[in-house]
Formats: sequence, structure tokens, C-alpha cells
Amino acid sequence: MTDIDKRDRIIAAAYEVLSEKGYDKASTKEIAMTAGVAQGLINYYFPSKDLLFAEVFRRETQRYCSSFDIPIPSGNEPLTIATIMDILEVPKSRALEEPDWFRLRYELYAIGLRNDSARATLKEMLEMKRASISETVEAASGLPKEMSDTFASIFYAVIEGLGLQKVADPSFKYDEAYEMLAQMVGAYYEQLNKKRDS
Amino acid sequence: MTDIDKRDRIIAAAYEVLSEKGYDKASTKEIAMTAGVAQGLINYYFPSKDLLFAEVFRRETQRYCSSFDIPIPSGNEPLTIATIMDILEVPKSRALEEPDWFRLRYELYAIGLRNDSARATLKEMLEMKRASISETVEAASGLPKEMSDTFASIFYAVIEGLGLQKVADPSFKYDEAYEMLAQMVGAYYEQLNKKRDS
DNA sequence: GTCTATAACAGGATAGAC
DNA sequence: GTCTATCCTGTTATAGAC
Repeated sequence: MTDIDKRDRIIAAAYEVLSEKGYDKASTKEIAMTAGVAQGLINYYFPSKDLLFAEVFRRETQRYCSSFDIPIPSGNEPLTIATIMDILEVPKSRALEEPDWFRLRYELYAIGLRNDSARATLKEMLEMKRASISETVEAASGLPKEMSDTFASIFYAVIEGLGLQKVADPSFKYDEAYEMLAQMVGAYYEQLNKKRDS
Repeated sequence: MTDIDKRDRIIAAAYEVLSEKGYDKASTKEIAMTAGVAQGLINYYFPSKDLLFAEVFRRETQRYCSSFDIPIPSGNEPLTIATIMDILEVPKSRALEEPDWFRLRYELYAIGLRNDSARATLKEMLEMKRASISETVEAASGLPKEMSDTFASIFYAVIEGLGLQKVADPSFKYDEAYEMLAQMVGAYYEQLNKKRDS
């Protein structure tokens, strides 16, 4: 870690410790040690532990969403199963390739369900992600925005839930699940097109 | 609470406090108070906090699965969207009607992702749950077991993920998401039948 | 088996020097 | 801005009376 702004170092260290230990066991002492700063400095920048962690989540959500810019296939050709699989490949592998961030998200889910201030952070995060996914869906499928939003909420649920099952149990048939998901989406998409054409 | 065995009262209280406060903040003091016993007694029955909570999760997993017997529609008639919606109604409302239980599951997800012994509990829970859903899917759709299992893993992901979004944000369009999910499932099911018939 | 009391420690936050 | 030192609170686990 180079000698950048110490505030940044604190956030980075908090991310690290938090994803490893979880919210409650991630002590400011350890974060300070990891960041290489005095413990008191944390409270100088962040009046409370809660606010530090809110900042961590905000930053990571940002990063995650912008890293989610999927190369969308050209213009208006109808979607094939293969194309759908290609698009799904991104979230599918991302869930496993960034285990820290994955764990951290589940941490926020758990805390958000029982803590009001964390719930606000959670809500914000979910909205950002849904919006990000929805954009991709809209661009790839041409569905109206309302439907794309709904679609995105389902996608998001599936992505996180299948990732959980895979991480909890490496023998889980992750590929098969994604394969079937693509088939389902394809079938739905085709049905929509037929209805529209008639 | 009647005057049953105090060990049971401790476990019940632990469940209550745990689902409200989360793993780390659920103190033995509060559990003892809730159970109406002395704090020391907890350590008499459970040498450590970890073992008490392991027992809570074990017991709840049991209850979780046995309470999930969905009334399956009659024999071999093809599935309609309406029937699918009926079946989905059970998990859809259950997620919101038992908030304690819902929170507790997410607690286990979060802990399971970073703690080995909790991960074993989590794995077991996911397997039981998938098996339970898979049975329902198989009975309702007539799909082969392998496919029903895969289907179940997707369902489970969606159920938990949409529930999360709804709890985190009451304005989330939960009904629309389930409506679309039913449409997707219906479209997929129909496509499978067509392929089989040809 | 069940209780009270307390030991032994760790956490977040604050005060004040530099 | 950054550090050191410390306060206060809350935690788990244990000791020992009944």
C-alpha cells in the first residue's frame, strides 16, 4: 500500500477486515493496525463505526456496478440462448472470483434486516444494482423499462442465491443451474415476442 | 412460556434474541433474561456460546423443512399459470410472515460464508431445503428428478432474494416480480412440453 | 440444577498533546 | 492531521454458595 491519503487507507482496511471478520468482529483496533494508522484517526474521519462501514459499502457498490458493464450484443437482433448464456457468464463468474466482496454483501444483507441505518445502506445498494442490471436487460432485450426492472430484481436474486449455494457447497451444480436459467429466460423471451407479434 | 425444561427455554430464548440481534450481539445475558434463568445456567448446559447457537440452528433447520409441505394440485394435468401462482404463493408469503425466521436464515448465510463449522450447518440446511422444494416441483410438473433439483435451486435463490428486496424496501414491487416469475416458469414448462411432444 | 457475584478481557469512543 | 493514553461499557466464562 503506497502512501496515499490515510482516509482511503482506512476505508480499504475496513473493507478487508470487514469481509474477513464480519461487522461485529471487525474492530476499529484491527482496522487501524491494517491501515497502519492510529486507532484515534478512524474516529477523526468517521464519527462512528457505522458511518465508516456505510462508506465501505457505498464505494464497493459503485465499483461493482461499474464493473458490470457487460458487452451487449449488437443492435436489434433477437436473443439466442447462446447470447443469453454469454451475458449471464459475467455475474456467474464474478460471484466466485471476488469472494471477499461476495461475503461482504451477505454481511450487509444480514445486518440490513435488523438494523435501521444498515437497512438504508442496503436499500441504496439494491437500488443501484437493480438499476445497473436493468439497463443491461433493457439494452439486450428491448423490453420496456418497467419490465426490465422487474426482470433485474429476479436476476439479482438468482445470481446471489446461486452464488451462495455454490460457495457453501463446492459440489453444487452451478453450471446446470445457470444453463437452466438461460433456458427459462429464453423461453420467456420467445413467448413475449410471439404475443407481441400477434 | 410455561415451566418446561429450562434447557429448552434457553434454546428458545436464544432463537429469539439471535434473530433479533444477530450472532455477535446476542449476549448470553439477554438470552438468560429472556429465558428467565440465571446467566450462569447457560454455561452449565452449553459450555460455550457457539455450541448453544449450533443447537439453535440445528433445531430450526428441522422445523424449517417439515413446515414446508405445499398442497400439490391433483395428478397429471398440465400446469397453468394460475396453478403455478398458487404454488408460489406459499413461499412468497412465508418469507414475510415469519420475519424472525427469515432474518435468522440470512444470519446463517452470512456466518456460513466465513466460518467453517457454520458452513457445514448451512450446507445441510440448503440441501434439505432444495430436496423439499424439489419434491414439490417433481410432483407438480412431472419433470425428472435431476431437473427438479436444478429447478429447486433456482427457486430457492429467487424466493430468498426477492424476500430480501421486499424486506429491505417495502416499496419493492414484490407482486410484480412473482407474477413475472410465474410467467417465466410457465413459458419454460410449455417449451419443454413442446420439445417432448415433437 | 440453579443461583449470585466477579474475574478477566475487549470493544468503541474521547481527550489532549504535538 | 495524527498520535498516545485512557475511560466506560459490555462481554464471556468461572467460582462457589445453596
